[in-house]
Amino acid sequence: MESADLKKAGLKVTLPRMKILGLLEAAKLRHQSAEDIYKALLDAGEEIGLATVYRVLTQFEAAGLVSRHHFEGGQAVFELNEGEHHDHMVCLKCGKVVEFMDDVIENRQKQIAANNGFTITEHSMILYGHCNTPSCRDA
Amino acid sequence: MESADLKKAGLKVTLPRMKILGLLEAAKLRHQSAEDIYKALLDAGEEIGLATVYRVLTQFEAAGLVSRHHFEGGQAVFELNEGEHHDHMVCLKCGKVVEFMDDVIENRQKQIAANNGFTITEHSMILYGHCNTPSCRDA
DNA sequence: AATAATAATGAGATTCTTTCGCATATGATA
DNA sequence: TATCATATGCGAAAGAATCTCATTATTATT
Repeated sequence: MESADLKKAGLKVTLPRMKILGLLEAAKLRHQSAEDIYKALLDAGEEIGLATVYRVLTQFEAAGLVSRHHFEGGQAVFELNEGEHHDHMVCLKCGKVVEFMDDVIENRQKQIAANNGFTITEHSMILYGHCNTPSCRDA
Repeated sequence: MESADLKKAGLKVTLPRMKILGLLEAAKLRHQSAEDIYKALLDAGEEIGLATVYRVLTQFEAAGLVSRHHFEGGQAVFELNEGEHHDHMVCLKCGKVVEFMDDVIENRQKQIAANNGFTITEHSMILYGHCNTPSCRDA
């Protein structure tokens, strides 16, 4: 992703925006909080303010570049939008996140909504539990 | 619900707990924030502290008496646990909440989790959109 | 390339929700 | 009803996210 993507999104190409976008792409963690991103940039020697990180992420979200999720535990996490929509499964022990998508569920959701006189524009589906690695399974 | 339910839950029967439980039962709104409950009690002439409302709701949740949901927009909402598990559909225009439960989805979730080496202990599924009342549909 | 106009940034203050700490009050038990 | 553990209420505090506003950077214009 590059400056063209920002322009396309109607956003001025600024240093902070490029830095954040770059970090989201390079990220080892796909799901990071605004504070994670802020700290990672500071650690990388970049100069940036936390308010800017929040502002930029909100703009990116509005522009469809990133998604924001509210997993359990305070902070929202953000992920770069690549590929198609998906839902999440979170291990409450180790924090591992698995992404998945299931057409049966997606269709069923639309159907149920229609049956109840609703039109769905978005949804949040998060499964919580533990993954079956020995340390998480037995803890 | 009555004092016996509190005892059963291992909670001392106190005035604040009874008041909150009573209000949750009588509630016109099934999904209320801690602040809603606090204000409703104050309006009813009851004497109670906001911290107590939060504390009691958290205890009720731990005891399985209520469920806490994080719909869009700051505050968590609480609902009395009656009947079985269900998910929610929220109208972003008027705030209407519809509860639903679908075995196909529930089973599919378990199946998907298993396929990914996860054991699910809980999940959050919230569909957002708008209901088809004229004012919400056209707004 | 220099400048003007516009929008974005950073730092700190602020809001909002929720939790904490502690002195006092209440409920269960003997 | 005296005792003791627990719960309450208040204000303080924490945590997340937003806002304000002076400063700076970016884009559009010469």
